[in-house]
Amino acid sequence: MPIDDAKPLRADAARNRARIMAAAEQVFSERGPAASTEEVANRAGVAIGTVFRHFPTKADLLRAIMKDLLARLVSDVDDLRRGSEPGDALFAFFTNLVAHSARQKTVIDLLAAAGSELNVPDAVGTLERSVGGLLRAAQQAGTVRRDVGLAEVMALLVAVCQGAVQAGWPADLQTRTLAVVFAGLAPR
Amino acid sequence: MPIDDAKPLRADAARNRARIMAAAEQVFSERGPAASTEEVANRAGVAIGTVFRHFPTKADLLRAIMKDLLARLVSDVDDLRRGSEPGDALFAFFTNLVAHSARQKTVIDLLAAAGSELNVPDAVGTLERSVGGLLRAAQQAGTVRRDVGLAEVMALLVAVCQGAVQAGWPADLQTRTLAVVFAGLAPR
DNA sequence: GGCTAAGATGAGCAACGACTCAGGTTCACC
DNA sequence: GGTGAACCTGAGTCGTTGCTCATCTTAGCC
Repeated sequence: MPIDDAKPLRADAARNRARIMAAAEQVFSERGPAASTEEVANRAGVAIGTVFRHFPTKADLLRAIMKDLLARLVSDVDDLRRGSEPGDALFAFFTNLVAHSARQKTVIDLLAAAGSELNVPDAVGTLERSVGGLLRAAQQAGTVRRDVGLAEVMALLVAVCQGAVQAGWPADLQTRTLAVVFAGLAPR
Repeated sequence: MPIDDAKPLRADAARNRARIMAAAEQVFSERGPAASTEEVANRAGVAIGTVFRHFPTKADLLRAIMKDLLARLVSDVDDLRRGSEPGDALFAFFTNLVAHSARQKTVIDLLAAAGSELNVPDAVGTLERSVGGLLRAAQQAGTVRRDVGLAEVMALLVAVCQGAVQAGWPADLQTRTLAVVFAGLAPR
Protein backbone atom coordinates (compact mmCIF):
# COMPACT_ATOMS: atom_id res chain seq x y z
CA MET A 1 0.00 0.00 0.00
CA PRO A 2 1.25 3.48 -0.95
CA ILE A 3 2.34 5.81 1.79
CA ASP A 4 0.47 8.77 0.29
CA ASP A 5 -3.04 8.83 -1.12
CA ALA A 6 -3.76 7.83 -4.73
CA LYS A 7 -3.29 10.35 -7.52
CA PRO A 8 -0.27 12.56 -8.17
CA LEU A 9 -1.18 16.24 -8.04
CA ARG A 10 -0.48 18.77 -10.73
CA ALA A 11 2.43 21.07 -9.91
CA ASP A 12 0.31 24.12 -9.09
CA ALA A 13 -2.12 22.04 -7.09
CA ALA A 14 0.65 20.56 -4.98
CA ARG A 15 2.10 24.00 -4.36
CA ASN A 16 -1.26 25.40 -3.31
CA ARG A 17 -1.99 22.46 -1.08
CA ALA A 18 1.26 23.01 0.76
CA ARG A 19 0.60 26.72 1.10
CA ILE A 20 -2.86 26.08 2.45
CA MET A 21 -1.64 23.65 5.06
CA ALA A 22 1.10 26.01 6.18
CA ALA A 23 -1.33 28.91 6.40
CA ALA A 24 -3.91 26.81 8.20
CA GLU A 25 -1.41 25.69 10.79
CA GLN A 26 -0.48 29.28 11.47
CA VAL A 27 -4.02 30.61 11.58
CA PHE A 28 -5.48 27.84 13.72
CA SER A 29 -2.51 28.04 16.05
CA GLU A 30 -3.13 31.70 16.63
CA ARG A 31 -6.90 31.90 16.65
CA GLY A 32 -7.98 28.37 17.50
CA PRO A 33 -10.14 26.09 15.35
CA ALA A 34 -12.90 28.68 15.21
CA ALA A 35 -10.85 30.82 12.84
CA SER A 36 -12.53 31.29 9.47
CA THR A 37 -11.59 29.35 6.38
CA GLU A 38 -11.43 32.61 4.50
CA GLU A 39 -8.57 33.83 6.66
CA VAL A 40 -6.69 30.67 5.87
CA ALA A 41 -7.28 31.28 2.16
CA ASN A 42 -6.09 34.88 2.43
CA ARG A 43 -2.95 33.97 4.29
CA ALA A 44 -2.24 31.22 1.77
CA GLY A 45 -2.76 33.61 -1.11
CA VAL A 46 -5.46 31.53 -2.79
CA ALA A 47 -9.22 31.84 -3.26
CA ILE A 48 -11.62 30.18 -0.85
CA GLY A 49 -12.75 27.82 -3.56
CA THR A 50 -9.26 26.42 -3.75
CA VAL A 51 -9.22 25.61 -0.07
CA PHE A 52 -12.46 23.70 -0.42
CA ARG A 53 -11.21 21.88 -3.50
CA HIS A 54 -8.36 20.39 -1.50
CA PHE A 55 -10.29 19.93 1.73
CA PRO A 56 -14.02 19.45 1.07
CA THR A 57 -14.80 20.34 4.66
CA LYS A 58 -13.26 22.53 7.31
CA ALA A 59 -13.03 19.44 9.49
CA ASP A 60 -10.96 17.74 6.79
CA LEU A 61 -8.50 20.61 6.91
CA LEU A 62 -8.25 20.38 10.69
CA ARG A 63 -7.75 16.64 10.47
CA ALA A 64 -4.99 16.97 7.89
CA ILE A 65 -3.09 19.46 10.03
CA MET A 66 -3.40 17.33 13.11
CA LYS A 67 -2.28 14.21 11.34
CA ASP A 68 0.80 16.14 10.30
CA LEU A 69 1.45 17.44 13.77
CA LEU A 70 0.94 14.01 15.22
CA ALA A 71 3.59 12.52 12.98
CA ARG A 72 6.04 15.11 14.24
CA LEU A 73 5.17 14.42 17.87
CA VAL A 74 5.62 10.68 17.51
CA SER A 75 8.97 11.15 15.84
CA ASP A 76 9.93 13.51 18.69
CA VAL A 77 9.22 10.78 21.18
CA ASP A 78 11.27 8.28 19.22
CA ASP A 79 14.21 10.68 18.92
CA LEU A 80 14.19 11.44 22.62
CA ARG A 81 14.00 7.80 23.46
CA ARG A 82 17.06 7.03 21.38
CA GLY A 83 19.01 9.96 22.80
CA SER A 84 18.60 9.71 26.55
CA GLU A 85 17.59 7.77 29.65
CA PRO A 86 13.87 6.85 29.50
CA GLY A 87 12.83 8.87 32.55
CA ASP A 88 14.59 11.97 31.27
CA ALA A 89 13.12 11.37 27.84
CA LEU A 90 9.60 11.24 29.22
CA PHE A 91 10.08 14.40 31.23
CA ALA A 92 11.74 16.14 28.30
CA PHE A 93 8.85 15.21 26.04
CA PHE A 94 6.39 16.60 28.56
CA THR A 95 8.34 19.81 28.82
CA ASN A 96 8.65 20.27 25.07
CA LEU A 97 5.00 19.59 24.47
CA VAL A 98 3.90 22.09 27.06
CA ALA A 99 6.24 24.73 25.69
CA HIS A 100 4.83 24.17 22.22
CA SER A 101 1.27 24.25 23.48
CA ALA A 102 1.82 27.61 25.07
CA ARG A 103 2.33 28.96 21.57
CA GLN A 104 0.38 26.58 19.36
CA LYS A 105 -3.24 25.97 20.12
CA THR A 106 -3.21 23.21 17.54
CA VAL A 107 -1.36 20.91 19.91
CA ILE A 108 -4.09 20.86 22.47
CA ASP A 109 -6.78 20.65 19.85
CA LEU A 110 -5.15 17.46 18.73
CA LEU A 111 -4.91 16.07 22.20
CA ALA A 112 -8.43 17.11 23.01
CA ALA A 113 -9.56 15.28 19.90
CA ALA A 114 -8.99 12.08 21.84
CA GLY A 115 -12.66 11.61 22.51
CA SER A 116 -14.14 14.33 20.34
CA GLU A 117 -16.27 14.34 17.23
CA LEU A 118 -13.34 15.25 15.01
CA ASN A 119 -11.67 11.89 15.04
CA VAL A 120 -8.19 12.10 13.73
CA PRO A 121 -7.78 8.53 12.48
CA ASP A 122 -6.56 6.91 15.65
CA ALA A 123 -4.08 9.75 15.89
CA VAL A 124 -3.98 9.94 19.61
CA GLY A 125 -3.84 6.17 19.72
CA THR A 126 -0.50 6.16 17.96
CA LEU A 127 0.92 8.85 20.19
CA GLU A 128 -0.39 7.02 23.22
CA ARG A 129 1.38 3.83 22.20
CA SER A 130 4.57 5.78 21.71
CA VAL A 131 4.36 7.48 25.09
CA GLY A 132 3.40 4.16 26.62
CA GLY A 133 6.67 2.68 25.46
CA LEU A 134 8.56 5.50 27.11
CA LEU A 135 6.61 5.13 30.32
CA ARG A 136 7.21 1.41 30.65
CA ALA A 137 10.91 1.88 30.01
CA ALA A 138 11.10 4.64 32.60
CA GLN A 139 9.32 2.47 35.13
CA GLN A 140 11.68 -0.41 34.47
CA ALA A 141 14.61 1.94 34.94
CA GLY A 142 13.09 3.02 38.26
CA THR A 143 12.71 6.69 37.31
CA VAL A 144 8.93 6.65 37.47
CA ARG A 145 6.61 5.07 40.04
CA ARG A 146 5.37 1.64 38.99
CA ASP A 147 1.81 2.26 40.16
CA VAL A 148 0.91 4.97 37.68
CA GLY A 149 -0.80 4.00 34.47
CA LEU A 150 -0.57 5.31 30.93
CA ALA A 151 -4.05 6.78 31.22
CA GLU A 152 -3.07 9.13 34.05
CA VAL A 153 0.10 10.17 32.28
CA MET A 154 -1.78 11.00 29.09
CA ALA A 155 -4.44 12.76 31.12
CA LEU A 156 -1.86 14.90 32.84
CA LEU A 157 -0.21 15.62 29.52
CA VAL A 158 -3.46 16.85 28.03
CA ALA A 159 -4.41 18.76 31.15
CA VAL A 160 -1.17 20.63 31.56
CA CYS A 161 -0.97 21.47 27.87
CA GLN A 162 -4.51 22.73 27.91
CA GLY A 163 -3.89 24.84 30.95
CA ALA A 164 -0.76 26.28 29.45
CA VAL A 165 -2.40 27.27 26.21
CA GLN A 166 -5.63 28.62 27.65
CA ALA A 167 -4.06 30.70 30.34
CA GLY A 168 -0.88 31.48 28.45
CA TRP A 169 1.51 30.46 31.20
CA PRO A 170 4.89 32.15 31.15
CA ALA A 171 7.93 29.90 30.91
CA ASP A 172 8.73 29.88 34.61
CA LEU A 173 5.19 28.91 35.57
CA GLN A 174 5.39 26.05 33.09
CA THR A 175 8.56 24.90 34.76
CA ARG A 176 7.25 25.13 38.29
CA THR A 177 3.99 23.41 37.43
CA LEU A 178 5.74 20.59 35.65
CA ALA A 179 8.06 20.23 38.64
CA VAL A 180 5.05 19.35 40.78
CA VAL A 181 3.84 16.81 38.24
CA PHE A 182 7.28 15.23 37.91
CA ALA A 183 7.58 15.03 41.68
CA GLY A 184 4.25 13.20 41.65
CA LEU A 185 5.51 10.73 39.10
CA ALA A 186 8.83 10.04 40.79
CA PRO A 187 9.15 7.10 43.20
CA ARG A 188 8.91 8.29 46.80
CA MET B 1 -23.46 50.24 49.91
CA PRO B 2 -26.26 47.86 48.89
CA ILE B 3 -25.41 44.23 48.31
CA ASP B 4 -27.51 44.06 45.14
CA ASP B 5 -27.66 46.56 42.30
CA ALA B 6 -29.90 49.63 42.41
CA LYS B 7 -33.57 49.29 41.47
CA PRO B 8 -36.06 46.74 42.74
CA LEU B 9 -37.44 44.61 39.94
CA ARG B 10 -41.09 44.08 39.22
CA ALA B 11 -42.36 40.67 40.33
CA ASP B 12 -42.55 39.17 36.84
CA ALA B 13 -39.20 40.62 35.89
CA ALA B 14 -37.50 39.10 38.91
CA ARG B 15 -39.07 35.72 38.16
CA ASN B 16 -37.92 35.81 34.55
CA ARG B 17 -34.45 36.90 35.47
CA ALA B 18 -34.10 33.91 37.77
CA ARG B 19 -35.46 31.55 35.12
CA ILE B 20 -33.06 32.90 32.55
CA MET B 21 -30.06 32.47 34.80
CA ALA B 22 -31.04 28.93 35.69
CA ALA B 23 -31.61 28.02 32.06
CA ALA B 24 -28.36 29.68 31.01
CA GLU B 25 -26.39 27.76 33.58
CA GLN B 26 -27.84 24.51 32.30
CA VAL B 27 -27.39 25.28 28.63
CA PHE B 28 -23.86 26.63 28.88
CA SER B 29 -22.88 23.75 31.10
CA GLU B 30 -24.00 21.27 28.52
CA ARG B 31 -23.05 22.94 25.28
CA GLY B 32 -20.30 25.35 26.32
CA PRO B 33 -20.34 29.11 25.91
CA ALA B 34 -20.94 28.81 22.18
CA ALA B 35 -24.52 27.72 22.79
CA SER B 36 -27.05 30.14 21.31
CA THR B 37 -28.90 32.72 23.32
CA GLU B 38 -32.11 31.53 21.72
CA GLU B 39 -31.74 28.11 23.30
CA VAL B 40 -31.38 29.77 26.67
CA ALA B 41 -34.57 31.72 26.00
CA ASN B 42 -36.45 28.59 24.96
CA ARG B 43 -35.35 26.62 27.98
CA ALA B 44 -36.28 29.54 30.23
CA GLY B 45 -39.70 29.80 28.59
CA VAL B 46 -39.29 33.45 27.60
CA ALA B 47 -38.78 35.33 24.34
CA ILE B 48 -35.29 36.26 23.16
CA GLY B 49 -36.07 39.92 23.68
CA THR B 50 -36.53 39.27 27.36
CA VAL B 51 -33.11 37.72 27.69
CA PHE B 52 -31.55 40.77 26.09
CA ARG B 53 -33.55 43.12 28.28
CA HIS B 54 -31.97 41.60 31.37
CA PHE B 55 -28.53 41.01 29.90
CA PRO B 56 -27.78 43.52 27.12
CA THR B 57 -25.04 41.29 25.80
CA LYS B 58 -24.36 37.60 25.70
CA ALA B 59 -21.10 38.31 27.51
CA ASP B 60 -23.09 39.96 30.31
CA LEU B 61 -25.08 36.76 30.73
CA LEU B 62 -21.94 34.67 30.87
CA ARG B 63 -20.41 37.05 33.38
CA ALA B 64 -23.48 36.94 35.61
CA ILE B 65 -23.47 33.14 35.70
CA MET B 66 -19.81 32.99 36.47
CA LYS B 67 -20.04 35.55 39.23
CA ASP B 68 -22.70 33.35 40.76
CA LEU B 69 -20.69 30.19 40.42
CA LEU B 70 -17.65 31.92 41.82
CA ALA B 71 -19.50 32.90 44.96
CA ARG B 72 -20.44 29.26 45.49
CA LEU B 73 -16.87 28.10 44.98
CA VAL B 74 -15.47 30.58 47.46
CA SER B 75 -18.02 29.59 50.05
CA ASP B 76 -17.12 25.95 49.40
CA VAL B 77 -13.51 26.70 50.21
CA ASP B 78 -14.49 28.47 53.39
CA ASP B 79 -16.75 25.62 54.48
CA LEU B 80 -14.07 23.03 53.88
CA ARG B 81 -11.53 25.09 55.73
CA ARG B 82 -13.73 25.29 58.77
CA GLY B 83 -14.55 21.58 58.70
CA SER B 84 -11.23 19.84 58.32
CA GLU B 85 -7.46 19.91 58.43
CA PRO B 86 -6.08 22.40 55.87
CA GLY B 87 -4.24 19.84 53.74
CA ASP B 88 -7.29 17.61 53.53
CA ALA B 89 -9.42 20.65 52.80
CA LEU B 90 -7.21 21.69 49.90
CA PHE B 91 -7.24 18.19 48.43
CA ALA B 92 -10.97 17.87 48.95
CA PHE B 93 -11.57 21.17 47.18
CA PHE B 94 -9.45 20.01 44.27
CA THR B 95 -11.34 16.77 44.06
CA ASN B 96 -14.75 18.42 44.22
CA LEU B 97 -13.89 20.99 41.62
CA VAL B 98 -12.65 18.39 39.20
CA ALA B 99 -15.73 16.25 39.70
CA HIS B 100 -17.94 19.26 39.02
CA SER B 101 -15.92 20.23 35.98
CA ALA B 102 -16.39 16.84 34.47
CA ARG B 103 -20.08 17.63 34.31
CA GLN B 104 -20.22 21.41 34.12
CA LYS B 105 -18.26 23.18 31.45
CA THR B 106 -19.06 26.46 33.12
CA VAL B 107 -16.51 25.78 35.82
CA ILE B 108 -13.60 25.68 33.49
CA ASP B 109 -14.89 28.58 31.49
CA LEU B 110 -14.73 30.56 34.68
CA LEU B 111 -11.24 29.43 35.49
CA ALA B 112 -10.10 29.98 31.95
CA ALA B 113 -11.46 33.50 32.17
CA ALA B 114 -8.46 34.32 34.32
CA GLY B 115 -6.62 36.02 31.51
CA SER B 116 -9.33 36.12 28.87
CA GLU B 117 -11.31 38.90 27.25
CA LEU B 118 -14.40 38.12 29.28
CA ASN B 119 -13.18 39.54 32.55
CA VAL B 120 -15.34 38.49 35.40
CA PRO B 121 -14.71 41.41 37.75
CA ASP B 122 -11.65 40.07 39.54
CA ALA B 123 -13.58 36.85 40.00
CA VAL B 124 -10.66 34.55 39.82
CA GLY B 125 -8.76 36.94 42.04
CA THR B 126 -11.15 36.33 44.90
CA LEU B 127 -11.02 32.58 44.46
CA GLU B 128 -7.27 32.74 44.25
CA ARG B 129 -7.05 34.58 47.54
CA SER B 130 -9.31 32.01 49.13
CA VAL B 131 -7.29 29.06 47.86
CA GLY B 132 -4.14 30.91 48.84
CA GLY B 133 -5.28 30.97 52.44
CA LEU B 134 -5.85 27.23 52.34
CA LEU B 135 -2.47 26.62 50.79
CA ARG B 136 -0.55 28.63 53.36
CA ALA B 137 -2.37 26.89 56.18
CA ALA B 138 -1.64 23.47 54.67
CA GLN B 139 2.01 24.37 54.30
CA GLN B 140 2.21 25.54 57.90
CA ALA B 141 0.63 22.26 58.97
CA GLY B 142 3.26 20.40 56.97
CA THR B 143 0.80 18.67 54.66
CA VAL B 144 2.04 20.44 51.53
CA ARG B 145 5.58 21.16 50.41
CA ARG B 146 6.74 24.65 51.34
CA ASP B 147 8.42 25.30 48.00
CA VAL B 148 5.29 25.30 45.85
CA GLY B 149 3.60 28.61 45.12
CA LEU B 150 -0.03 29.62 44.73
CA ALA B 151 0.51 30.17 41.01
CA GLU B 152 1.41 26.53 40.39
CA VAL B 153 -1.47 25.29 42.49
CA MET B 154 -3.98 27.42 40.61
CA ALA B 155 -2.39 26.41 37.33
CA LEU B 156 -2.76 22.74 38.20
CA LEU B 157 -6.32 23.34 39.30
CA VAL B 158 -7.21 24.93 35.99
CA ALA B 159 -5.29 22.36 34.01
CA VAL B 160 -6.79 19.30 35.61
CA CYS B 161 -10.30 20.72 35.47
CA GLN B 162 -9.85 21.57 31.84
CA GLY B 163 -8.53 18.16 31.03
CA ALA B 164 -11.37 16.52 32.89
CA VAL B 165 -14.08 18.45 31.12
CA GLN B 166 -12.62 18.32 27.61
CA ALA B 167 -11.84 14.67 27.63
CA GLY B 168 -14.70 13.62 29.90
CA TRP B 169 -12.61 11.61 32.32
CA PRO B 170 -14.43 8.85 34.17
CA ALA B 171 -14.39 9.01 37.96
CA ASP B 172 -11.55 6.56 38.46
CA LEU B 173 -9.29 8.39 36.04
CA GLN B 174 -10.00 11.61 37.92
CA THR B 175 -8.97 9.90 41.12
CA ARG B 176 -5.79 8.40 39.74
CA THR B 177 -4.73 11.62 38.05
CA LEU B 178 -5.33 13.66 41.16
CA ALA B 179 -3.36 11.10 43.15
CA VAL B 180 -0.30 11.94 41.08
CA VAL B 181 -0.83 15.67 41.61
CA PHE B 182 -1.30 15.24 45.36
CA ALA B 183 1.82 13.12 45.54
CA GLY B 184 3.64 15.94 43.83
CA LEU B 185 2.36 18.46 46.36
CA ALA B 186 3.13 16.36 49.42
CA PRO B 187 6.47 16.79 51.22
CA ARG B 188 8.96 14.12 50.16
C1' DG C 1 -61.54 50.03 38.07
C1' DG C 2 -58.30 53.08 35.69
C1' DC C 3 -53.81 54.62 34.59
C1' DT C 4 -48.98 54.34 33.38
C1' DA C 5 -44.43 52.95 33.24
C1' DA C 6 -41.92 48.74 33.34
C1' DG C 7 -41.74 44.70 31.06
C1' DA C 8 -42.56 40.97 27.43
C1' DT C 9 -42.90 39.61 22.67
C1' DG C 10 -41.10 37.87 18.26
C1' DA C 11 -40.56 39.23 13.44
C1' DG C 12 -36.76 41.18 11.44
C1' DC C 13 -31.99 43.12 10.61
C1' DA C 14 -27.10 42.79 9.84
C1' DA C 15 -22.97 40.28 10.02
C1' DC C 16 -20.60 36.24 9.50
C1' DG C 17 -19.07 31.76 8.06
C1' DA C 18 -19.23 27.28 5.58
C1' DC C 19 -19.75 25.81 1.22
C1' DT C 20 -21.06 25.94 -4.24
C1' DC C 21 -20.58 26.62 -9.13
C1' DA C 22 -20.29 28.80 -13.75
C1' DG C 23 -16.75 30.51 -16.05
C1' DG C 24 -11.85 31.56 -16.81
C1' DT C 25 -6.81 29.83 -16.43
C1' DT C 26 -2.94 26.66 -16.50
C1' DC C 27 -0.46 22.40 -16.60
C1' DA C 28 0.98 18.32 -18.96
C1' DC C 29 1.11 15.40 -22.66
C1' DC C 30 1.15 14.76 -27.72
C1' DG D 1 1.49 24.91 -30.51
C1' DG D 2 -2.83 22.57 -29.67
C1' DT D 3 -5.97 20.20 -26.69
C1' DG D 4 -8.40 18.60 -22.79
C1' DA D 5 -8.62 17.78 -18.21
C1' DA D 6 -7.29 19.46 -13.94
C1' DC D 7 -7.34 23.43 -11.43
C1' DC D 8 -8.37 28.20 -9.77
C1' DT D 9 -11.47 32.05 -8.95
C1' DG D 10 -14.74 34.77 -6.17
C1' DA D 11 -19.43 36.33 -6.27
C1' DG D 12 -23.22 34.25 -4.42
C1' DT D 13 -26.36 30.90 -1.52
C1' DC D 14 -27.93 29.33 2.70
C1' DG D 15 -28.05 28.78 7.50
C1' DT D 16 -26.96 30.65 11.96
C1' DT D 17 -26.57 34.05 15.63
C1' DG D 18 -26.28 38.28 18.31
C1' DC D 19 -29.13 41.95 18.83
C1' DT D 20 -33.20 45.67 17.92
C1' DC D 21 -37.67 47.78 18.08
C1' DA D 22 -42.56 48.67 17.31
C1' DT D 23 -46.32 46.78 19.50
C1' DC D 24 -48.80 44.55 22.99
C1' DT D 25 -49.27 43.06 28.11
C1' DT D 26 -49.16 43.49 32.97
C1' DA D 27 -47.74 44.79 37.70
C1' DG D 28 -48.38 48.12 40.99
C1' DC D 29 -50.35 52.22 42.77
C1' DC D 30 -54.34 55.65 43.47
